[in-house]
Amino acid sequence: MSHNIKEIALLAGVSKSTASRVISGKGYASAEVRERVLSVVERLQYKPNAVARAMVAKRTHDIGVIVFRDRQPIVSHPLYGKLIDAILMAAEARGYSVFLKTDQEMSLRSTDYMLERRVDGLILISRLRKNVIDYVKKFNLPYLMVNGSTDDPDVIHLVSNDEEGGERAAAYLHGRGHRKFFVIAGPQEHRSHNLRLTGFRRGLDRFGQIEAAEVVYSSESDFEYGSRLMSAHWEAFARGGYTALFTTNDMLALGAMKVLQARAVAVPGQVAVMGFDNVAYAGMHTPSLTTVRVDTDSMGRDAVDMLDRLIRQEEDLPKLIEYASELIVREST
Amino acid sequence: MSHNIKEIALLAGVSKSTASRVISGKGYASAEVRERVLSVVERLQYKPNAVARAMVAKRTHDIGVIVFRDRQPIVSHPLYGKLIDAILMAAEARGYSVFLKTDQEMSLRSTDYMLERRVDGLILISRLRKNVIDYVKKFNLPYLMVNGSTDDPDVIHLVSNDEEGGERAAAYLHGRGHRKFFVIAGPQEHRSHNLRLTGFRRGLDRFGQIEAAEVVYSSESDFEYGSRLMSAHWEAFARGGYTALFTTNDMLALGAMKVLQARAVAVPGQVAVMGFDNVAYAGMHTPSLTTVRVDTDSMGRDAVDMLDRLIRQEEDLPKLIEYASELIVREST
DNA sequence: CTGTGATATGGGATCGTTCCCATAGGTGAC
DNA sequence: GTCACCTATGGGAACGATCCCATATCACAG
Repeated sequence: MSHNIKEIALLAGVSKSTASRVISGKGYASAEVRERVLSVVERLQYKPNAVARAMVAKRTHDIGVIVFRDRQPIVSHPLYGKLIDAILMAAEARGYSVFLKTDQEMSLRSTDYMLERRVDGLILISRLRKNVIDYVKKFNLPYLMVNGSTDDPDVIHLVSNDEEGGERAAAYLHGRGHRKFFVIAGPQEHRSHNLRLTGFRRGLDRFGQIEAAEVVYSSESDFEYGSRLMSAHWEAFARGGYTALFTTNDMLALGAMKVLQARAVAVPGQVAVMGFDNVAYAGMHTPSLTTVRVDTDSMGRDAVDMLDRLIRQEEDLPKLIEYASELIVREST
Repeated sequence: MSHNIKEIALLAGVSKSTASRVISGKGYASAEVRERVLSVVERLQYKPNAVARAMVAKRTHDIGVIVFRDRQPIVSHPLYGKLIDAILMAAEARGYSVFLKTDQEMSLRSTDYMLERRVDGLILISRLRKNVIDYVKKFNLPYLMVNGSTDDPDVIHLVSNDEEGGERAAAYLHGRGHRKFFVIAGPQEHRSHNLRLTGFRRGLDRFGQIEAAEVVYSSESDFEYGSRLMSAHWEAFARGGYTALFTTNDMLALGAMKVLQARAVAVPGQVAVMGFDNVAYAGMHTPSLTTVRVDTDSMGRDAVDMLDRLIRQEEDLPKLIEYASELIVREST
C-alpha cells in the first residue's frame, strides 16, 4: 500500500539511516546519495509516516481545542466559529493541527480523548468548572483558557474586557440622550454575560442613572431566546417608555429586534438597539447593529502563540491577557 | 511524564501482553488479574497512547476534510460551516476525528499533509480541478466528493439537486404572479451557481417566460458582492419594472436586499426576493428570506457514513447521491 | 607518521502498543 | 491414559520512523 523508508533505502542502495538523514534533512549525506534517495522518493511518491515520527519524537504537533457547552454544532456558532477560525489559521501557520471537540463542562470525555491522542497542548474555551482544570493540571500538559472564568491564579487565560465594554455601551447610549433602558441579559453564570451586565450598570451608575435600567434574564443567549424574551415582556416594554435596548450579546439583540420589527417599532427611530460581540451578521442586518467588538482574531492568534510558547517551555509568560473592547457604531442606534 | 503499558504491567505484576489484553478488552484474562490491572490504570490515570496504537493498527481513525477555496476562514462560511458541523458530529458518532484544511484547488499541499498523517479517508469539498482527483487516485486512499463537480464516473460524489431547486424557485415565483425577474448569478465555474441558474431558466422556459429574466453575474458569492452588484445595476433595476429578484445563493440575496432596503424598496411589497442555500441568517433577517434548502445535515452525515463504508471496504456503494431541494417560503416573497 | 577533526555511512536500540505463538494447567470425552 | 479443547499467561517480533554510536576515509597539522 504505502511505502516506508526501508523500501526507499533499498531502492536507493543505502541504509535506512542514510535515507532518513536525507529525507528529514538533518545529518550528513553526500550530494550523490542525496540525489539518488530523493529521486526514489519522487518516483514512488513516498510520504513519510507522521504517526511513526510522532511516536519517536514524542511530539504530535497537534493541539486540542475543547469548547465546553452541550454537545452541539459548534462551528456554526456565530462567535465561537470566528474564534475557531482564528485558531485554525494561527495553528496552521505554526505547524500545528487542531483536534476540535465539544463537551459538557461536567464531562471529561474529550479531555481524555486529547490525552490519549497525546496532543502537545490544550486550548479550553468557554465556561468550565474547576473539576476540568484540576483534571488537566494532573497531567503534565500545557494548556490555557480562552473566554472562560477562573479565580485560579496559575491558569493562563485570555479574555475580552467585557466589563469595560458594558460600561462603554452605557456611556455611549447615555451620550445619545437615552434615559430609560431595557436590558436582556444572558445566563449570569456565564462570565461574559455577567460582566457585560455589571459593566453596563456601572456605566449608568456613573451618570446617576442606575435606576434607569430594567433587566430581564434569559437562560440561553441565542436568536431564538432574544425573540422569546422580547415577546414575553412585550407588555412591560411597550408601556415602559424605553428608548434603548441593550442585550449582552448580538444574537439576543437580533432576536429581539425581529420582534420589534414585527410590532412595527422603528429601530432606531423609536428604540435604539445595541448588542455585544460583533458577530458577522451584525453588520449585514437591516438596520445594521451597533455593538461592542470582541477581538476573536487576536484572541485566537494569541492563544495559539501562547500555547506554542508554553509547549516550548518558555518562561515568564503572562498569566492574563485582556483585550480592550471597541465600540462599533452602526445604524441601530 | 506519561505512563506506558509496561509500567502498568509491572505494577500489576503481569506481563505487558496481559495488561494489553485487559486494557484493550480483547483476549483472555482472569477476573482477578483484570481487576488488578484496572486498578493500577485508575490509580496512575493511565491513558493508552493512541499514536502507538495507530502505528501498529495501521489505522488512525482520522479523516481529512479539505475545502478547496483560497486559504481563508472556512468555519465561518455560512454554508460550508454548516456542512463541516454536520461532518464533525457524524465523525464523532462513528469514532473518527477530523483534520480540517483549506487549500486552493491547484495546490496539493493539504492532500500531501493528509497522506503523511495517514488519515483513513478523505472528504473533498467544493469545486476542484481534475489534477486533485488524479493525484488522490494514485494513492490507495478512500475518498469522496461533496458539492463538487466531476465528470469522472469513478468518483463518489454527494450533491444537492441545484438544477431542480432553481426550477422550483422559478415555478414558485411564476406561480406568485411574477413575470419580470432580475437575477444575480454567482461564479459560473462553480457547479452550484451554474446549475441553479440553468434550472431557474429552464423553469421559466416551461412557462414560456425565458425572455423574462435579466441576469447579471458576480465573481464572488458573498454578502459584499450581493450589495455591490445591486448597487452597480441599480439604474437598470429601477427602470426595468422587475417584481422579483432571484440570486443563486442566500448571501447574495441578503447583500442585495440591504441595498433595496436602503433605497426604500419594499420587500416583498414592491419586489420579492429569493435566495438559495437556507443559511442560518436567512431565517433571522427582516424580512426573513424565502429560499431553497440545501440539506447540509444529510450531506455531512452521509459523507462520513459513505466514507466509513468505503474504508471498511464495503462493496457496491452508490456513485452518486443527490439531495432533493426543498422550497422554504418566508416573508421576502 | 601519528593525531585530530570533519564528512559520510551503516547497525541497531528505541518509542508504546498489538498480536502471534509457545507453554501450561484444567476438564471432560472416549 | 491419552487426546482435544478451553482458559490463562508471557515472550518477543512487528509497525516506521529517529538517532546514538561505531566505523571508515580523507585532509591537514605537528
